[in-house]
This record gives sequence, C-alpha cells and structure tokens, in this order.
Amino acid sequence: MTDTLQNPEDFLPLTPAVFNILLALADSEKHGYGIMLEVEANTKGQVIMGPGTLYGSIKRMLKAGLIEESDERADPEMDDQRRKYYKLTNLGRRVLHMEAERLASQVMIARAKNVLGFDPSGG
Amino acid sequence: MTDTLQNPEDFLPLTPAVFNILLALADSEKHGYGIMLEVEANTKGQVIMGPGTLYGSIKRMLKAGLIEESDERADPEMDDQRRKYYKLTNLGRRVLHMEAERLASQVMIARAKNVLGFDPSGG
DNA sequence: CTGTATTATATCCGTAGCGGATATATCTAT
DNA sequence: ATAGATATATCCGCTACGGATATAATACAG
Repeated sequence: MTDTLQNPEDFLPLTPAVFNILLALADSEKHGYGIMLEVEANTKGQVIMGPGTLYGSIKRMLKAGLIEESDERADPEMDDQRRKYYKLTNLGRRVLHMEAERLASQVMIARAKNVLGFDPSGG
Repeated sequence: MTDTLQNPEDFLPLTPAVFNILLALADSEKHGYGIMLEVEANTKGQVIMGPGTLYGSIKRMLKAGLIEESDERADPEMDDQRRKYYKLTNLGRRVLHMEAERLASQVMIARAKNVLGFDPSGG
C-alpha cells in the first residue's frame, strides 16, 4: 500500500475532475451534488460532471487524504439528511494551491507564445 | 468511425500531455525528442514526458488531425535524418487556443477564491 | 395525500490515456 | 572503435473518466 503520499507535488498534475472538486470546496464545504452544480456554474455549463466521475473521484480523494467528511451543517432546519458534506484537508489545500500555480505557469507560457489574446485584467 | 471530429470544443478538456505537445509546437515545428526537451524546459523539469506518452500521444494527435508531419527542415546541413518534424494544423491551433482560455478561466476562479497569491504581473 | 420531478448518493464497467520498460538504430565525440 | 546521447517506436499494466443504471429521500403541484 503505497497509499501514504505526503508530498503535495506527488499528486501533480491533477486530473481536471480532481482539480474542479478541490476548487469547488476551496471557499466552503459542500456535498457531492452541490460540488456538481458548482463545477457546472464555474465552467458556465461547459463541464458537466456525471455521477461516475463525481463519486468515483470523491472516493479516491478521501482515500488519498485530499478531502474529508465534515459533520457541520450550515442550517439544520433547511438541510437534507441524505447529504454528505466534504471539506479540504490541509494537504488538499496545499495540492490545490500548487496545481493552480502550475496552471498559471502554463497560461503564462501560452501567453508568451501568443496563443492567448492579451488580457489587460491579468486573468 | 466517429473519428472525424471537427469542432475544437469536442476535444476539451485536453489531457496534460496533449496540451504540452501542442504548446511546444505553437511557436515552431519540432521533432518528437525536441518536444520532449521543450516540455521539460517549460515546466522547469517538473514534467518529464516519457517515450510512451510522447509517441503514443503523437500518434493519436495525428489521427485526430491536431498535428501533421512537416517536410521542412530548418538547416539541411545540421540535421538528423532520423527526425520527424511535426506542426500544428489549423484545428490544432484552435484547440490549443481554446484550452489555454479554459485554463486561464480556471486560474481566474482559483484567484477569486484566494487559492493563488496575488500576482501583479497578471500571469 | 398522491403522484412526479428533483435532489442525492452509489456502483458497474467499457474505453482510453498514462507512462515505465524495452527495443533498435543513428549520430557525435573521443 | 566504442561509448553516450539522440531519436523513434511498441507493449502492456494500471488507473481515471464518464455514461448507464439503481435506489431512495425530498419537494411540490394538483
């Protein structure tokens, strides 16, 4: 079981699915279906994450220690008991940070090669 | 044979390997080994593309019409006859452009969630 | 209060890409 | 000559993706 990966760099590059899930969890805990909706919103409907990808990725990410289940429930009155909430672990946050930096450097290279139009907002 | 994909968006998201190869070919034609070295240089040695990934990806990309073989040889005197040079097709360039934009938007989302440090250069 | 759509989690499995190992041959330099 | 770097190519195990499918709770309209 070489399952005890500790170094964030060992996880890079992330698959798009894993990156999108980490990103969706970056600002607040969410349940699976909520992650799905957030990814769809983030990508303006371009990425539709099916249940196979979603729950398969969640299972792998739990095992890898990138995310963990959370007991917290925002509003107990308005909540669905079926939901399982997830949040980033410290490792998950570090991995997300490093992957985001990696993507940013890819974008910089693309920009240097005039593959992207010049964007004054620096996005 | 659903092999006749025409729309660039049908190829997204690209695998890291395919994106790196397209990016390496963006500014100049290169041969396989040259692509490998460029990717290694671009990523500061973080991505080492092995021959399996490289030539496997090239084969698939040729079939998909993202790249094509090139007859041109920069300097016939200083050239290795073993080399096979590749260049982007129009489709390949469009796909690269769209994928770069997709990555840029991912980086923007990451920045909005304070996953990345603020970068004044806008990279 | 009954039916229907939506929300929600979960597994199965075919397809395909990744990537290390391996093979082979040419070029370069000593 | 001979060694090391350059260069292309295939094989195959492993794993992730993602559509299909299943199941059940929740919300809401009639």
